[in-house]
Amino acid sequence: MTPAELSRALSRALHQAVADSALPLDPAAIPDQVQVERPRQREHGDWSTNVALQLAKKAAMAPREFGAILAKYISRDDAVASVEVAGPGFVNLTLAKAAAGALAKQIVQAAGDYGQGSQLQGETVNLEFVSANPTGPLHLAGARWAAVGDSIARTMAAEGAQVVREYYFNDHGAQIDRFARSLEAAAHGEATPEDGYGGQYIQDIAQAIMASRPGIKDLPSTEQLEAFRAAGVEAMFIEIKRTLHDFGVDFDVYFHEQSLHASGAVADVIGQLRESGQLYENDGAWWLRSADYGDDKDRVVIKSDGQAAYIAGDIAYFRDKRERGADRAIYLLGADHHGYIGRLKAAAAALGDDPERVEVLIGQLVFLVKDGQPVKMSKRAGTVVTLEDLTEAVGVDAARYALVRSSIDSSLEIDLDLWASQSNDNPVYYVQYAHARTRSVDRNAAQAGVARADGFAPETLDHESEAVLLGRLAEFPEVVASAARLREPHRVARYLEGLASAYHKWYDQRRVIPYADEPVTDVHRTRLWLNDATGQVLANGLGLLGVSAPERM
RNA sequence: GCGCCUGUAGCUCAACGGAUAGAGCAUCUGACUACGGAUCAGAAGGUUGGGGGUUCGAAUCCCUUCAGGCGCGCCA
Repeated sequence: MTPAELSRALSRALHQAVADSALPLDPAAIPDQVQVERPRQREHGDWSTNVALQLAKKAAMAPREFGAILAKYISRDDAVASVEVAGPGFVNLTLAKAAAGALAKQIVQAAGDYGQGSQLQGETVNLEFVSANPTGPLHLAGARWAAVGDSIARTMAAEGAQVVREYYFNDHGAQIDRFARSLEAAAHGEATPEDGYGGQYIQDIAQAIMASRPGIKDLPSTEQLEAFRAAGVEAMFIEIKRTLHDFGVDFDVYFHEQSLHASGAVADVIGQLRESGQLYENDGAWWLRSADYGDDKDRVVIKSDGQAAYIAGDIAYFRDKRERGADRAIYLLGADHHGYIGRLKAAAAALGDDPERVEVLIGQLVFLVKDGQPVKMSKRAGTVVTLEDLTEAVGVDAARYALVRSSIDSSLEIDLDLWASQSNDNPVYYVQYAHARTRSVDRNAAQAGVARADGFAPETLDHESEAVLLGRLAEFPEVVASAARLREPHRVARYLEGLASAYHKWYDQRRVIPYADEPVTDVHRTRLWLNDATGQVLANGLGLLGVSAPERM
């Protein structure tokens, strides 16, 4: 019996109690799915519900009294072995062994679908993340957003959402001009301009451009700068895409800011805002009445020199996302961009759209530690640490897992020595090893003549470690659903660590393969179902994190 | 001055208003002639920064205060 099935059974029990006049309650107050959860203390049973605490007041009863009546009704279900009312009014349930064990087969049969849900069915989500400026290699912060954003996309997709992964490529404006001048200076052997970009990568790109375009340094000044700009942006674009691909993150759309200007979309959206009275002129500039929509202040949309301000591109971009079918636009940004929340929502409102469609997730900083000391420098980029510095030190799997394991609300410290170690100090190896172990058991079982198809006797899963493991497995769909709903993929990682632990403990207590002098029985076959179910859930969960589930390590 | 985030075991971090606040590491004590010891069992470790409040119940919500990080541009 799954938690969802138990939840419906509890709802039916409440309805029956009301029909029998055992509970003075309006049936409309009874939820279709009564909330159940795994109690922290094992003594509290397999599952627990606080529904008596929540509904007792409406029934004008004491919670424990309410709980006792619910307990009486739900205990009639054959899948429920025992019920007790505890504490202030919790109803704690223990499942019959056969009902609990049945899950092992359900999971194996559902395979990759186990854990998927329909919470976000029908919703089209545009998820924008990374969007780092193309003026240098991806830095550490970009790595965090890449890992987290991709996992958010995976969990939301698992709940039925249509997710478009999008990267906003800022190939327009002053920072690109500085990038171009830095390349040009490097090509001529001159010092980096005062406001330019340093680092070895500028030299490397300049050399590559000169190699592919030998005559570039002989071009007239304006034309030459433009040539370096175009070639430099193209080179960075290719490099960023490749870096992300190697990191296991592939975007559906790389959206070029320049295209919004070239297509006239920026001018068009400004016209729309002007016509609808959302803009006013002051000091020679045109301002958006964003403060009317909850922003801290009004924002300049057209500067007094006639150029569109950066926010004009943001507004046009949001409208474009909506026109491409996004019901919701999610932005994953660094803490230094938290001021964006107000203006992005205000921009949506000014367009006559619902600001609730804009969702901004703010992530805190990440930094590296090695030998107890902060890592500040990158070989290639000079002053910042890059994504590739991280993956070179610990590998892609460990990097992604480390980045996605913690809430983005907290700043994150990654200890390179820990994450590079191949031991159980390292959480990613602990989880991956559990998966590899399930596969190893599966291979050995086949050789020993233990075959799932020959039998399944779920009531034989009667050990405490099996009740714990089955409970963990049963929680997975709710973990995925909450990770998707809260945009918190770290919940999946923490869950997997708990699942791996439950598996290792079970492995230590129960054998799948009989000793040489023992016959193969349904007990072994049933345990193989449980073993394979665990491997499946570990693989499904790691998949949501973009981390590999190895057959062997 | 205003805004956002954080403060939990020695360290790195969990806990979507639930019961006795949990993991891993580090420390100490144990378990390998059979499915992978990259594992498992046990011990010790806490006034959830401080102070008020809300309620059946608060690490979580509200107020206040202290500490740290990040912002507050006709830059992008």
